[in-house]
Order: sequence, then structure tokens, then C-alpha cells
Amino acid sequence: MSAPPQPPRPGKGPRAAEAIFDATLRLLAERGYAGLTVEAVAQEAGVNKTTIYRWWPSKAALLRAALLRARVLDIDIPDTGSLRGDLIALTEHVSALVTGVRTRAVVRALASGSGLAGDELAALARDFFADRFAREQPVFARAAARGELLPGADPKLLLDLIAGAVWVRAALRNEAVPPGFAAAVVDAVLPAGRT
Amino acid sequence: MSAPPQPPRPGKGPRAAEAIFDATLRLLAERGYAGLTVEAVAQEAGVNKTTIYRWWPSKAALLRAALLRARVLDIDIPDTGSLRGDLIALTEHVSALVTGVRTRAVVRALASGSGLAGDELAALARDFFADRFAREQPVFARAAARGELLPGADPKLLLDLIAGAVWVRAALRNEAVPPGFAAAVVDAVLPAGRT
Amino acid sequence: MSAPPQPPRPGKGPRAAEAIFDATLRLLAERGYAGLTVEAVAQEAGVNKTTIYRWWPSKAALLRAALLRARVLDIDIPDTGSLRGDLIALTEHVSALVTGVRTRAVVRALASGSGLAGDELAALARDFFADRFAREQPVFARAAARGELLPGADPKLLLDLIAGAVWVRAALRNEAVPPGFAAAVVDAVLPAGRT
Amino acid sequence: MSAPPQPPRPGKGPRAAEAIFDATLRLLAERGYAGLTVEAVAQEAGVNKTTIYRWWPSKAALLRAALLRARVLDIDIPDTGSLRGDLIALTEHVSALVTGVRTRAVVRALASGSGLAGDELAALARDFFADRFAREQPVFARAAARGELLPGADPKLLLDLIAGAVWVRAALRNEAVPPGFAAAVVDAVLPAGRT
DNA sequence: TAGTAACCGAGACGGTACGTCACGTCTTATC
DNA sequence: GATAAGACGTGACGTACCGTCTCGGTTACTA
Repeated sequence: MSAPPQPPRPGKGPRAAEAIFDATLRLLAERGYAGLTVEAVAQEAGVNKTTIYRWWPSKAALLRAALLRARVLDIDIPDTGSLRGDLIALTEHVSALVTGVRTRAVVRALASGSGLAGDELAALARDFFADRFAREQPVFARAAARGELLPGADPKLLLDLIAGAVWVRAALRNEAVPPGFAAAVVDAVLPAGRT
Repeated sequence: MSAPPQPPRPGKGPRAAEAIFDATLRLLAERGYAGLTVEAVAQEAGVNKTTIYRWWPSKAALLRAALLRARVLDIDIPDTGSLRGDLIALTEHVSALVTGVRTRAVVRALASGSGLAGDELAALARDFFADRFAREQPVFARAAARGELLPGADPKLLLDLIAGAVWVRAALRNEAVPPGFAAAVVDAVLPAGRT
Repeated sequence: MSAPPQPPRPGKGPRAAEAIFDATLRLLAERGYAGLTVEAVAQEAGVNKTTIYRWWPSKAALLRAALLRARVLDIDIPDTGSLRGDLIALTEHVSALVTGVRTRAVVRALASGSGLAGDELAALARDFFADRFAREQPVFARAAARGELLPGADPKLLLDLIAGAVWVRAALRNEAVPPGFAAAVVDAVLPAGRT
Repeated sequence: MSAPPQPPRPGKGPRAAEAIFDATLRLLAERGYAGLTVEAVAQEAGVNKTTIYRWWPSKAALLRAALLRARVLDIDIPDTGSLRGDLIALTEHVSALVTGVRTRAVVRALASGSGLAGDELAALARDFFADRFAREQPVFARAAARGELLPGADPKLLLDLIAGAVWVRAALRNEAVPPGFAAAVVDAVLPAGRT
């Protein structure tokens, strides 16, 4: 009689989608991307393997869907009142992503795209970064409005420098990110951007 | 009295080591790390699979040995007479590594270490970056001698910013690295380092 | 209303079970037990190796199933009207098994059970002989009914003597079993059993 | 200068022949014929694998040599003063061979000859039984001299019956050989041979 | 409320690659 | 001259997942 209260599955994906995504991300965190298997996901999710293959053609596609759904990589855009404060907050968020137990495997998986044409993870990474960059625009818009931003500054370059430094330190060098690293990074690049 | 007839293999690794390493790197470039199989390497190298397993316990160990031997990732430390020139040269080298056909798969494989303990590739990446940083020291020593370097500057941070920006742009965003990017990157971080 | 369409595989074993069993027994006959390989069976049966391992955990288990299914070792219990005639028929059947091209390898394989605990072939041999002995009982029941059997005679011993003589001659001495051997064997043991 | 005091190796076989044979027989007893490996023998004997292959071309040949040298299968020909007593002694010896911990694996290995042409173990079995039969002749010669033996009796058949019964009981049925079995066997076949 | 379409579980399968074991051969010292 | 040392090709082992297929049953929307 009553309309169904916001049916959780509006026709997209299997009924057990949530369980599948959960299992996917948990196993990814536990075993890394290479150790993630569809069979294990199916078993953990209490679902038949065919069900997964009915909906996603590959491990990468499944992971992509899981990441999109689960919003593990979402960000809150900071608004601290100053460009420097905002950038430090962003940096710390990137740092948390790259080092966090739940997310570090995810984030490394994104980077393992082989560079071969047609790699789904590479596409996901591209989309993720584009989306993220779009969301970060307000930070720079506000800074410009406050007159904090040099006219010729390149926000994308600033962000790449910031995120890249954290990435290299944590993911490639495999070193701990010391407290104060975010501030140091931001202060290193701000002269190029700030009035 | 007579010198030994210069045995080509001084006791380390199989006779066909060169062929194996060649095949490993070629297949890695062609198919990416996930598509790299020991069986294919063996076949390409004209060697039996067991011979490979006799010497390296895993795909990662084999790749590690291949990279160390093949010096694919070596750098020439530039000496252009100015810090800016040296850093631009380094940046362009990083950029070539990350985008070059022969090396981009290698370099991405390094980053796919799962972050799990005991990952051989992660160890390799760590070693590689440590070694590379050591080799780059003269650039900063010379800059300091020339009085180009601010006293409190952090060379490691500068290098992480530079390499990270290239990495994010090419490997994560999967965008082309435009001409002039190296110079832009260096100019963005130099105010933090240069007198 | 209609009977189900008589599915050929009532739930036990792979679809190609017959082909697998055929290949198993043929290769066993050709190459002996030691030369029998699962891979060759799979190839001959036009089946993937994994399919065989899905159903039988070892070569011995596979062979066991093949023997049970194929009824290679079955006997027709003779009824010639006299104990002597029946025993000669049984002896000749044993002789045929031990020397026949199709069966001699099978029968030797049964005997190669290592005597180690848990040997599957040893278990199969045990079962086979127990079953066979049970089936031979009517011969002695009829002989007793005819008054041909001494009260204290031990049928099992008689059968062991008979089968053993054939076995030693054919399988261990590797000599031909001459015509008349069956009669000679039976006549040698009958005084111990017959009135 | 002094003649070596009975050199243990008169030019035939490697220096460590004894150790090799020991290891061979011990491993055969422990693991059965199928589980016997040349590599394990070499290791146990403290000898290089190539040394074994220099002297014996195959596992079967090695085993053959070990059995011949080690006299595991030797018999003492009994002389109890009566045919029945001698035959019972022989039967008990066969029984000990087939069931003894040290020898049962050996004796089963002999029977696992595939019946294929060129099987070395089959040849060994043939030789062993021929030799053994020759050695047992005195028992029958003495019985004949005592007038115990029927003129037309076939000693070979008698022995095959006896040995076969023990073999079937112990090796094929995998049953224990009860005490008194030897006497029962002999009494079952003696009417056919004894006056 | 019945029909129907989408979805799902169960199970089997061919296939690729894994990493391991033992075989038997070979070459190059060494004793 | 016999051995030791050690690398090698070869073949088979048994396992893990891959991605696909068929079949029969179950939801759940819809007519």
C-alpha cells in the first residue's frame, strides 16, 4: 500500500551490491590489489561468483564500482579562511589517504594501472583526479577573491606539487610522513602562488 | 699464471641471465606487471621455467634483479652550472622515465607495492629512491658552493615536490607532460630553495 | 507424468566420466601404473586436467573409480556340476586376468600397494578380493550340497592356493601359464578339500 | 707396497656402495617403491646424485643391485628330516619376507613390474625366483631319497602353491597371516606330493 | 493475482599460470 | 680415474583463479 521507502537498489547492480562492495574493499585492504580475487569476494559476500560476473566484467570494473559507491576517496573541501590553511588541510587529507590502513591499498591500486591502453583502473584514476580537481576549485576561487592568489598562478600545478610530494614520500619512498610535513610542503610551493 | 679465460658468469645467476632479464623487461613493457608471467619470460628467453625458479623465488624478485642488472633506471647527474638548470634536467629525466615506452611500466610496477609487509617491490622502490637521492646530492653541494642555496633549504623536499608533480601528472592523471612543464615545476619550487 | 529423460549422469562424476575411465585403463594397459599420468589421461579423454582433479584427488583414486566402473575385474561364477570343474574354471579366469593384455597391468597395479598405511590401491585390492571371495561362495555351497566337500575344508585357503599359484607363475616368475596348468593346480589342492 | 687387506671394492661399484645400498633399502622400506627417489638416496648416502647415475642407469637397476648385494632375500634351506617340516619352514620364511617390516616393500616392488617388455624389476623377480627354486631343489632331492615324494610330483607346482597362498593372503588380501597358516598350507598340498 | 521478466545459486567446465619435485644429462673442477 | 659440485632441460605434479556456460528456482514488478 505504502510506497516502498526509497528502495535501495533502483535497478542497478545486484541485490547484494553492498555486501559485494564491502567485501571487495576489505579484501583489497587486506591483501592488496594483486591478492584480490573475485572468488574470495563472492565467498565473503555470500554470493555466487556468477552474480559478480553478471554485473562487472573484470576485477578492475568491480573495484571501480566499489570505489565509486563507497565514497572511500571523498574529500571535504576545507575552508579555513586562508589559502595556506586550506592547502595544508588538503595536504593532510592526501596524506591520510595514502597512509591510512583502509585506503592505502586502494590508492596504490589506482596507480598500478599499467599504462596499457584500455586499462580500467587508469581510467578510474584519471576520473578521480579530474573530479577531485574540480571540487578543489573553490579553494582557489576564494583565495582569488581574497586577493591571495597571484594572477598567473597555476592551481593544478600547485596541487600536483603538493599531492606528488606526499605520494613520493609515503608511497614510493615508503617513509613515514612526519608531522609538519604538510605545512612544509605548502610553504615550499606557496611563494609561487601567493601574492 | 695465465689469467682465467674471463668467465662471463662469475658465479651469480644462471648462464642465460642476460636473456632472462631482457625478456623480463620487454614483457613488462609490453604487458604490464600484472601481465608479466614467469612462463612467458622463460619461453622468450629460451630457458626452462625451473631455471628461473632456481634463482629467483618470485616474479617480484626476478623483476628486481632485472632492474638492478639492466640499469634501466640509471641517471646521469647533470651539471649545467646553475641549480635551476640542474633541476630542470633532473625533472626532464624523471619525466622521460615515467612516460618512456620502455620504462613507464617498470616505474608503475614499483609503485604497485601493496604496502603489505614484506613486499619485494616496495623494498626495491625504497632502495631505488634512496640510491637516487644519494646520487643527486652533488647537485645541491655544487649549488651551495655557488651560494645558490638557501641555508635552511631541504633538498629532499625539493626533489619530492619535483618528482611528485611529474608523477602525479603523468602516472596518476594520465595526462601528457607538456613542454615547459619541467621548467614550470622547478620555478614553482625554487623560491623555496634558492637565494 | 512422463519419466524424466533418463539423464545419463545421475549426479556422480564428470560428464566425460566414461571417456576418462576408458583412457585411464587404456593407458594403464599400455604403460603400466608408474607410466600412467593424469595429464595423459586428460588429453586422451579430451578433458582438462583440472576436471579430473575436481573429482579424484590422486592417480590411485582415479584408477580405483575406473576399475569399479568398468567392471574389468568381474567374474562369472561357473556352475559346471562338479567342484573340480568349477575350480578349474575359476583358475582359468584368474589366469586370464593375470596374463590378458587388457588386465595384466591392472592386476599388477593392485599388488603394488606399498603396504604403507593409507594406500588407496591396497584398499581397493582388499575390497576386490573380499568381494570376489563372497561371490565364489556358491561354488562351495553347491559342492557341499553335492557332498563333494570335506567337512573341515577351508574354501578360502583353497582359493588362495589356486589363485596364488597362478599369480606366482605368471606375475612373479613371469613364465607362461601352460595349458593344463589350471587342472594341475586344482588337482593338487583338491585332495585337501574333496571327499 | 703392501697388498691392501682385502679391498672392499674390487673395481666394481662406487666407493660408497654400501652406504648407497643401505640408503636405498631403508628408503624403500620407509616410503615404498614409488616414493623411493634417487635424490633422496644420494642425500642419505652422503653421495652426489651423479655418482649413482654413473653406476646404475635407473632406479630399478639400483634397487636390483642393492637387493643382490644386501642379501635381504636370501634363504637358508631347511633340513628338518621330513618333507613336511622342510616345506613348513620354507613357508614360514616366505611369510616372514612378505610381512616383515624391512622386506615387505621390497617384495611388493618386485611384483609391480608392469609386464611391459624390458622391465628391470620383472627380470629381477624372474631371476630371484629361478635362483630360489634352484636352491630349494635339495629339499626335494632329500625327500625323494627318503622315499617321501611321489614319482610324478611337480616340485615347482608345490612351491608355487605354497608361496602363492602366502602371497595372496598377505600381499593381496592384506590380511594377517595367522599362526598355523604355514602348516595348513603345506598340509593342503602335501597329499599331492607325498607318498 | 497471475504472469512474466529479471535475477540468482549451484555446479561444471576449459583454460592459464602457478610453484614444486624428481628425473636424467652435462660440464667443470678436485681429490 | 673416480667424485663432487652444480647448472640445466624436461615432464608431471597438484593448486588457484580465471571467465563461461547451463539449468532450475526465486523474486518482484506489472498487467
